Formats: sequence, structure tokens, C-alpha cells
Amino acid sequence: METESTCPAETLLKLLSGKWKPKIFKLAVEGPLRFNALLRQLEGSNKQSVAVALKELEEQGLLDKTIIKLKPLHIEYNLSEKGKTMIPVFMQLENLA
Amino acid sequence: METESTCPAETLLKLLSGKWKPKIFKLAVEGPLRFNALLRQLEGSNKQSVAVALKELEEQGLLDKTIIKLKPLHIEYNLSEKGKTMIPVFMQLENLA
DNA sequence: TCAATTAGTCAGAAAAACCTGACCTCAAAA
DNA sequence: TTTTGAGGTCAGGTTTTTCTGACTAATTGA
Repeated sequence: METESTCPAETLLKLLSGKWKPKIFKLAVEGPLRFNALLRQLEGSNKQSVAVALKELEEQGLLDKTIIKLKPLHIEYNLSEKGKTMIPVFMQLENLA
Repeated sequence: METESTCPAETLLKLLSGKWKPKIFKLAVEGPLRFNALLRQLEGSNKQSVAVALKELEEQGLLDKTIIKLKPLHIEYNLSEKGKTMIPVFMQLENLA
């Protein structure tokens, strides 16, 4: 993902570009995500693309990846603080649609 | 451009996806656009891509295309009413960046 | 009349994004 | 102890997006 732009709005737009990232972001707003569950929820998706999307969202700081050491040890993706600041933008988009 | 999504926010995001559309939109906010001037302003762009972006922005109803019959007869692209409703979203993005 | 500018289109190539299927590790269940 | 599920990676192929260069047609200026 080339990221070279002086316009901050454009940069933020790019954070949610691509086939799966907006859907993943939306689901992340609703609650923590787990890899295989996500794969099943995103109809038509595939491991590779979801893995890449998650990694990018994490690198961009919109999602936090956490290893849950309990019971059936697993991994969770949660909306970060930065991720939460994007929610009002989404809501505004929903409103004017 | 495949457009198939139930989420309105996602649909709106897609209207400004791609390499040139966000930049063109931003310039359109500042004033009317003309094809060749735009080409020169958008460094690294090319006729084809700009033409396609303009056509899509027009089809999506964000830009209006007008033939100006005066002096040196030419064509202008202006932000439509729908386009203007997107401005606050951009401003919000700028703010939280 | 010849050249330049504006606003494009088209075919084909290159680059980026996305998908498929095979494979891997670790932990827990059968 | 073999299998199952979670959470991936990797090579290769397909699809989409973007770019290049050649070409048009209408108008205008020299």
C-alpha cells in the first residue's frame, strides 16, 4: 500500500481503502474480532486477504492485536483509541447517505 | 467499478477511492476544474486516469460537467450539491488527523 | 493556412490488489 | 496418538487499476 500524500483527509481515507478493511472496521466497532470467526463472517473472503487487511489495520494503528492467554488461548483484535476517533466520521457518512 | 454494498458509509467511501479521485475532489472544493489544467496540477497523472476519474465522479453525481460557450469555448467541472454535502466529512477527517 | 490548445478516446502493457491451494505451528479434544 | 481448530505464511495465478503512446475532432491564434 503506497502511502504518500500531504493531505491528511486523503491519508485517512486510504486507511480504510480496499475490499475488506471497511467491513472489518465496521465489525470491530461492534466488538472484538477473531481471525477464523471473521473469515466466516466475511462472505467471499479468504485467509490471505483478511490476514493482510488485519495486519495493515494494525500497522496503521486502528486495531490492537492482543493475545488472550486464557482458557482456549487465542488472539483478539480490538478497535484502538485511534480507531475509535474514526467512528464519528463513519456516523456522519451514514447520516448523509 | 464494482459497487455492491449494503453499508451506506462504505458506499460513500468508495466514491472517493482510487488514486486521483480524492485529489480531484479536493481541488473541486476550491473552484471549477478544467481538464488540461487538472492534468498539469496532478503531478504524475495521465489523461486516461484523469478522464476516467472525472467521468466516475460525474456519474456518481459529485461533479457537474458544464460546457461554457463563451470566449474560448471550454468545459468546466463543478462540485454538485451532493458533492458539497461531502465537505463536512472531509473537514472532520482533517481535524482528527 | 498552419500550428497550437482543449478535451478527450483507444489498444495494449505494466503494476497493484486480490484469490487459491498447499503448507506450518501450537494447543486441546477424541 | 491421531485428529481438529485457531491463526497464520507462501508461491503462483487471476483480476482490477493504472499508465503509455498514438490518434481524433473542434476551435482559435499567427
